[in-house]
Amino acid sequence: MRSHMCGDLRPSEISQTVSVCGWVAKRREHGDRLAFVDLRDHTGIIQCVIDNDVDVRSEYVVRITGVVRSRPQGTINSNIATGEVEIGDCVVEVLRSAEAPPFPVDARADDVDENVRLQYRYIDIRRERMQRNLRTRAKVNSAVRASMERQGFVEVETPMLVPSTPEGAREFLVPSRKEPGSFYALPQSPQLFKQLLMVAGIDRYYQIARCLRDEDLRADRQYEFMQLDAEMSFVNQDDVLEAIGEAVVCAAEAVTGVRPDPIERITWRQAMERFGVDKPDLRFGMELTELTSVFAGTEFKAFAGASSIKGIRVEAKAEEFGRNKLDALTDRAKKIGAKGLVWMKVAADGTLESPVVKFLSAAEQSAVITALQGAPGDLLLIVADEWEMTCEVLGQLRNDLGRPPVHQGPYRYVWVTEFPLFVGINKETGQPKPGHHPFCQPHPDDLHMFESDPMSVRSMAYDLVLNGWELGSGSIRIHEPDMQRRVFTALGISEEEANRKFGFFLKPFTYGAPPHGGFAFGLDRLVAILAGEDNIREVIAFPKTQSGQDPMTNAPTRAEPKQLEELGIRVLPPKA
RNA sequence: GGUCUCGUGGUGAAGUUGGAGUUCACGCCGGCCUGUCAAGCCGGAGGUCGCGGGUUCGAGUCCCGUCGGGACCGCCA
Repeated sequence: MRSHMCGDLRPSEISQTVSVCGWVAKRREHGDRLAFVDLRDHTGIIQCVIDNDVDVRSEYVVRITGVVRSRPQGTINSNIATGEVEIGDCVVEVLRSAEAPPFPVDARADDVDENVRLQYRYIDIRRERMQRNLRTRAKVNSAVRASMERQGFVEVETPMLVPSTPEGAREFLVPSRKEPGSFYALPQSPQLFKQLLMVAGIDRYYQIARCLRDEDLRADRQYEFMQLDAEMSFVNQDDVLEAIGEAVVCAAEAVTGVRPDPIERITWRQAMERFGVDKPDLRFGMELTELTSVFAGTEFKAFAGASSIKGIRVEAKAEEFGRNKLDALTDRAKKIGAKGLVWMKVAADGTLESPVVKFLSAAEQSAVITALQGAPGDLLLIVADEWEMTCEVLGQLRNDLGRPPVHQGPYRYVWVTEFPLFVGINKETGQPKPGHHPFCQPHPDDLHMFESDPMSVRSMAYDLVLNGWELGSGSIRIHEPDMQRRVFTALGISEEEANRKFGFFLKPFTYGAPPHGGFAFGLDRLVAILAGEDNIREVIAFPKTQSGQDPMTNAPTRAEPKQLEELGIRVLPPKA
C-alpha cells in the first residue's frame, strides 16, 4: 500500500512518486483549492498539499499518493525532519473516517488526566512519546536477549500456573476447575524453576519473564512486570555480576548509544554508612558523615550514650529552612523512627546557630563544623541512635532533600553486595527473617559465627541499583543439604515444615545440584529510566491504575455465576 | 490499612467574602480564505461543577460521607 514512511522523506526523494499511509494529524484549509494535510505514522509527519476539495479530518486513516517536491522558498519548516519537502499532486484515499479524538494526539496530551489517556490508550500510543517509549522497550529487550545469547545463556520458558508458595509477596490465585477448592498461583518469579533447571544441567538459563505480585501499585510497581531472569551453574558471585552487568550495559548502549563504564560495586555496609539506604543514589553528594567520636565525651544528653552519631550537610540551605520547615524535617525523622533531629546552621561568622549549641563545648562545635565541612549558610542535620536507625533516618532525609528525579542523568549503576543474611526478627516466632530468601548462600567468611551471632552474618546476595531505584537482586544459592539445614534451623523451620513447604524444591537437590547463582532485574524500571520517564506506566502499553483497574477494558470484572459454579466458588457479600 | 492531594463542556485551566453555569485557551460544527505548518478571520453548538447528604433565602465555593485519579507510608522474602 505504501512506498515510504512519512518521517523518512527527504530532498533525496524529490520528484519521486510515493505513497504514504497514516493518520491525519492536522488539516489547514485555504479555500477549496488549497489545503495542507499533515500525515502521521510512527516515523513522523509529512506535509501533503491538496489542491482539490477532499473531506479529511483529524485522525482519518488515509493513503496519499503524490510527488515529493521541495517546498517553496521561505516555507521550510525546520521543526520537523521532513520540513524541507512536501508531497504535491496528491490523490487521497480515505481508508477509514474517524471520530474526533478525545485529546490532542501530540505532546499537549502530556497534560491530560492519565486516566483519560489510559481509557483511550490506543490513541495515546499514537503519540510520539509513547511510540518512542515502547520502541525503547523493544530495543532493551532485544539487546538483553542478544547479550545473553552471546554469553551462552539458553532461553527456557517456565510455567505461569504454579503451586502457591507460602513465602514472599501476595500471589494471584487461579482456581482449578478439575479440582474445585484447589488453586494455582501465578508466579511472583520463576525462582524455583530456574534453580531446578540448574539441577537439570541447563547450565546457563535466561528468560524475559512475566512476574505477578498482588501488592499495592506504585510509580515503579505494577501487578505484572517483566524481569530478565537468569541463573548460572559452576559460578561464583563475580561471574554472575559480570554476566548480568554485561547485559545491562548492552541494553543501555542500545538505547543511549553510549556504553556505560563497568558497573561499580559497594558493600551493603558501605552503602548504609555513606548513603543510609541499601539502594544508594550516587548522582549527588550529601553523604553521611561519621560524628560518633566527635561527641565521645559530650555532656549533651541526646548525644551521650548514643552508639552512632552521624550528620549530613545540606549546602547553602540554612536560610531556606525556617522554623516550620525544620519542624517538618524533625517530624519526618521521628516518623522514620529517630528519637529526634538536631539541626544547626552555620552563621556568616562561622559559628553555629542551634537550639542545642549551648550544650556543646567549643571543641565539639568546631569539630562538628570541620567534620561536616560546614561553610557559612549551610544547614547541618545530626541524628544520634543505634547505627542502623541513624543511617536510615539520615539516608531518608538525604533523599528527601537532594534526590533529583530518577530519570535525570547521569546514569549511576551500582552493585550492592554482602547484604545481611538475616534481617529483623519475626514477631510471631522470635526467629530471624531471611534478608533475600531462605536458599541464599551465607558468606563463607562468616560461617564461624553462624550459630553464635546470626544477625551479623553476611550473605552472597546482591542488588543492582540505578539512580536510587532497585533494578533487581540475586544471590549465590545453597546447593548443599547440610548448609540448607543450618539456615532452616536458624529460621526456626523444622525439617518437617521444610519438607512440607519446600519439599518438591528440596528433593531435586539430593540428586546432584551444581553450585549455582543467579539474578533477576526489572525491565520496566530500566526502560523507564532510559526513556526519561519517572513512572513505569509510561513504558507499558496497557498498564493498570494505582487501584489495579484498567480504565480501557474495565478489568477486573465480575464473573458470571455459571463460571463460578463450574469452579466451585461462591463469592461472599461485601464486608459491611 | 494509613497520610497527603486532585476532580468545573471533548481537553486543559480560571472562578474573589457563598450571590444567575460565568470566563479563557484548545478541540468540535458551519462560513470565509491559494503557502500554511499546534494557520488566520467570523459565527455556532456543547456542562447533573464526580456522586450523595447537610448548612443557608441562596453552594462550583462551607461541612459530612462516598466514588475515581495521583504521590507516599505500610506491603513488595
